Amino acid sequence: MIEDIRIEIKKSLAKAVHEAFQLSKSPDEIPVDIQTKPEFGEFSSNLCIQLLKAAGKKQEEIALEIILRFEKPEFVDSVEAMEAGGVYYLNFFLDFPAFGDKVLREVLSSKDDYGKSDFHKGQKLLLEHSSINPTGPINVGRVRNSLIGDTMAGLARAVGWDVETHFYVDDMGKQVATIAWGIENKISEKYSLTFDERGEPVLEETDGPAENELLSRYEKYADKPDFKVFFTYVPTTKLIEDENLDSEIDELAERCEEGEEESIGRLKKVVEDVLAGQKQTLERLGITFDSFDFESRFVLDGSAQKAIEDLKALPQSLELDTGANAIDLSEFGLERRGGGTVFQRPNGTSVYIVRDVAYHRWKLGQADANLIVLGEDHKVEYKELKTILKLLGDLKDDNLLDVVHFAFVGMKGRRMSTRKGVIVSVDELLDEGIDRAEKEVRSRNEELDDEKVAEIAKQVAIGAIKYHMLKVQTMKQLTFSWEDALDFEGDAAPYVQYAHARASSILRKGGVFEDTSIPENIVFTNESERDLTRLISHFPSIIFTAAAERRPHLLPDYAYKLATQFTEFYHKSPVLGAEEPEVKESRIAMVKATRQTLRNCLSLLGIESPDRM
RNA sequence: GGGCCCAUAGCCUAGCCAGGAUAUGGCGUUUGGCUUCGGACCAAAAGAUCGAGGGUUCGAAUCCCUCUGGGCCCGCCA
Repeated sequence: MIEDIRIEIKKSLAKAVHEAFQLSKSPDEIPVDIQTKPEFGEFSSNLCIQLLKAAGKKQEEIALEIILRFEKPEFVDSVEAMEAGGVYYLNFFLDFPAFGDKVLREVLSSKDDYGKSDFHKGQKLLLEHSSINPTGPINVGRVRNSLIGDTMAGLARAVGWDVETHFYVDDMGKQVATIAWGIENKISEKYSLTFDERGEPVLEETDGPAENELLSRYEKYADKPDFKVFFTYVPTTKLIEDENLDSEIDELAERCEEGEEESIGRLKKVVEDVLAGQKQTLERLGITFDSFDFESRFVLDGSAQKAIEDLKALPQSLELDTGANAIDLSEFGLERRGGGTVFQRPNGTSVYIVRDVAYHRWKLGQADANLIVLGEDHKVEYKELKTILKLLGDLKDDNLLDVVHFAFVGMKGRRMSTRKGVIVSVDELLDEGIDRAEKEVRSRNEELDDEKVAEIAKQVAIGAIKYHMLKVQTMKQLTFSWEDALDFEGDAAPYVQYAHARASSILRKGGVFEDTSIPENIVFTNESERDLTRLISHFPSIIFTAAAERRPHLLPDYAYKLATQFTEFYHKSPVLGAEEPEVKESRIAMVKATRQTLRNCLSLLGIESPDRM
């Protein structure tokens, strides 16, 4: 609706410009912005200064000529030229009763679909995200990937894509072989694990019962399979490092690589354990996947081998002095020290990129377009992969494979590292958050039973955590802090949820919570009503931009603005106490529309909207 | 050594890609506000040489160059 009006304004302006100055401009070239400041109207354009040279006239003359010829599209009430800082803006004001009426009607009739469009209808998007290493529980660093991925999935669906989510499981590498070896050799029973003052793991061989500092720290999660593996992974990596046991691990990894099913089975068992634990955590966050793609599959079905052969056939392919096979991508600005990106070791085994190529060839065949969420540490790898896929002829169009990168989540002072046992697990964060939220909810709602309190506490805590990690631009580095992650005040999910709960509360009190009727006539009597409705009207544009430009943080940003605007409305415009029945009906419609829009926005973020909290 | 990303008040952050209206909010600080639809709230105040320097432009937080600080990458790990 808002975009429709914008397009109409652009068309009309293009026409006016043509008539006035004989300049041909396509509507796309006409700048028209959605205004966030109501005093400048609903839309504005700096077209006059843009035309300065081409028209050869002063801005005020240009403005006059355009306004004179501008044919007002539906809902546009007036155009005004306003000068500021030497620029003449064209500001477009809408016929508010008509526009607002239409907006509210649209929200109330579209309900959960408000904001969505069918732009990509009939197209399938394969979205790979998370793909967390199977070395232990999900930490707050890795989970940024999942949260961005899940939100992008929602956004993609909201603009019409048929989305399929995938999780790539690394069940082949050295890391996994290390764990399998460690478990089979009962490392965590033979060695005590402690950490020195620098946080480095220290091992000590023992005959008696082994101590494990990680186990005592995470006693609560001792039975969770991903933690169990973590307890073994840390001492085993350390042992291998100390004792130079690489060859034993390499041998195991090599046998997997050769497709030996028994070895692959040994690794896969470990991986499935970790994955089961990770899935539990993801499910607590409400994140699920349509498919888990095991790396080993691409070895077993021969597609990795096929990829090696195809790579060797490329003109950029070469054999290095060491006997390894590599591909030289320097002509694409992707230089490697050794002279190329190695894809096959001298012993004939393949490097991860081969399986990545095989995997992506498969993925490209599954959907109309592909999107991946990857940490910034994989930027080069992604570029190489994409370049290779183009060289191989598997990627015909750049747009068919796209990526969202994100910066790392750090901890004050040191980097998170599973290998060193330095993590903040998502489970502990959730548990701590729910604990805090429960106290808060209980103190505010004495009448609620324990079960209801627990449910709301969960929604609040999970909301706060997700919102906190999603409200910042993906490329901005985050420093994790318990206080910030679990802050329930200010620009945080609970504030938005609270506005929603208040809206619900008004509807309950007014006895219209279940009522879906829309009043015959909607009236606007003050600015707070218009500002609120105007902001509601922006939601579809927000979704569209966030989805197209892969900027999920626009959603928390918008949710907070809308919640704030609702609070202002709440204080200035009594709903149930409104004297005129028409005003009361209209305001109820605004409350319903706000509640619906807040819900829809939070829902895209994977955040629930409790009706009381 | 080379490449990519980030830098906005004491702290966190929007705006940057498509340059233009007094730079967006939050936390914290100070002051005030619950007999009126829920105080996880509201109103107000103070707080910014938009990392530094140069350039392009009528106009730069936004584009270009140089530099500084931080992160990431430059594995025959994945």
